[in-house]
Amino acid sequence: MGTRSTDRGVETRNRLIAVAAELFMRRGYSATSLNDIISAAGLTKGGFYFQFPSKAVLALAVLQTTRGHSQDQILATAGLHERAVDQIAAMVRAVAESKGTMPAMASLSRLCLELASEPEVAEELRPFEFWITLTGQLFDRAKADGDMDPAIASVAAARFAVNAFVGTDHLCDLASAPLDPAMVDDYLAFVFRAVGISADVPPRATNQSRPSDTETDKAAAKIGADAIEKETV
Amino acid sequence: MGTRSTDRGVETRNRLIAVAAELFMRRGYSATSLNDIISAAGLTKGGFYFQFPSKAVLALAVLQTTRGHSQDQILATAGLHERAVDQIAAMVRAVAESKGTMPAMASLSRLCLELASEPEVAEELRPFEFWITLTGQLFDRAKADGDMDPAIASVAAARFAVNAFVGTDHLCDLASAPLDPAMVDDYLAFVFRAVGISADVPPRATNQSRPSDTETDKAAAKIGADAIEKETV
DNA sequence: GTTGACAAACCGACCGGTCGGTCGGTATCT
DNA sequence: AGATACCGACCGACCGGTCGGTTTGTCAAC
Repeated sequence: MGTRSTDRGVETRNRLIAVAAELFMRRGYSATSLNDIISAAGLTKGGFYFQFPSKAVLALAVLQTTRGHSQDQILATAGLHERAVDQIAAMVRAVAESKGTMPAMASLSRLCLELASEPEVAEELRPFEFWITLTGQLFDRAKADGDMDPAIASVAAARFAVNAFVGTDHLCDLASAPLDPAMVDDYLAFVFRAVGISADVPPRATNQSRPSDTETDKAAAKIGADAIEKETV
Repeated sequence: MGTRSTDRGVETRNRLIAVAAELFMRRGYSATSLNDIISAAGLTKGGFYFQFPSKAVLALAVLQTTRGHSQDQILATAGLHERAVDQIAAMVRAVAESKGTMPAMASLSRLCLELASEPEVAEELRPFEFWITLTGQLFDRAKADGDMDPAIASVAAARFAVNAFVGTDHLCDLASAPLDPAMVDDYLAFVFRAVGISADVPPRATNQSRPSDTETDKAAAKIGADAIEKETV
């Protein structure tokens, strides 16, 4: 894009996205008014419409930003492990943890659902295809490691695993309860058994291994090696 | 309640509920306006506000009606079978099938989420506790039948099963795809394996056994024998 | 190093439209 | 007569969005 922009400009833009993400997550898209957003961001109507052409496009930006941000970070965390089984567990836990910061799975699906009726962003709104594909590949690797029953179809299993996670997240939202680690471990145990992974669910790292920025890239490269397209919203 | 009402009255009321259920399901609560509802129901503002004190209360009525209707019918269908495992499969399939008619799991959770911010209906909005309890009891019976691994906690397993179902339903909504029987069978197979049910997923009845009204009550009584309170919205 | 010009960034009053909700009246029953 | 059921004009509030104007930052010309 040839659009120039100042530091101050992108900063307000990001602030708008962050604030909107928070509000959309808590109250939903159509229940959140533009006035809510701009006043929370300390801005005015004119300021907003300088940055975004419409409320719907802002929501789209929220979707994209969420994807990029958390996705990279989660892949990096997961990539620190060797076995695919461990990577899956790490990934799931990272997603669950990121919920405080970013809109989680359930909020994303809800937002997509509400946006579906907005004509401006009619494009394909499937934020989970990425995770399904990735999980499917991890299952393939788990089979190669001898940790998973090869008779089980990886893609169907991956779809089930993601479905179950979204549902879990969703019901937690309904109960306005956090997605606590115990429940995540339960989820992992059931999913592992469902997809024929014999290995026990690996224990949580008590000492939260924070990957440095340098090894982050390596790790991300390792887990996402086989080219999953990253650019479908 | 001491409110008298004519046949015509309750008919309009039911029509409003049915129409609202449809619209809330398709577009969401706050994205559906009262004008949408009343015009779809062939009514006017005044007519509506004679039947309901507010939009939120109508939504609550949708929730309750949905619960009552489909719940009874589904329990009846499931109750036709002997083994708990078969009942579970029948129940899941009945829920999936009822999706065309009534708001399904995903729509219900979405509606509850949107209603959470409405002060009038602040009460507890947990439409899934019923299903979790019921599924837990069925798991207990499956254990007694020797079909399920007794080492697995019934309630945790039930929670997982419901979570996974809601997630599946939700992702189908997102893809604007129906909840087709093949996917439901996949779901059943994974869940059975997850919770340690050794039995194969029973085949679908090709010949849709429609229970008569008389045996419906018997069947419902059988499956819901151990007194699950039915009245928490 | 001051100046002036121009774009980026933001302001806030304002717009037409729609929202949920109200109310005085009317038709239709028993 | 009186309750039930419905009508539809109307209300203030708020919605997403527009627009002419002001501030802020950058940079070339002098």
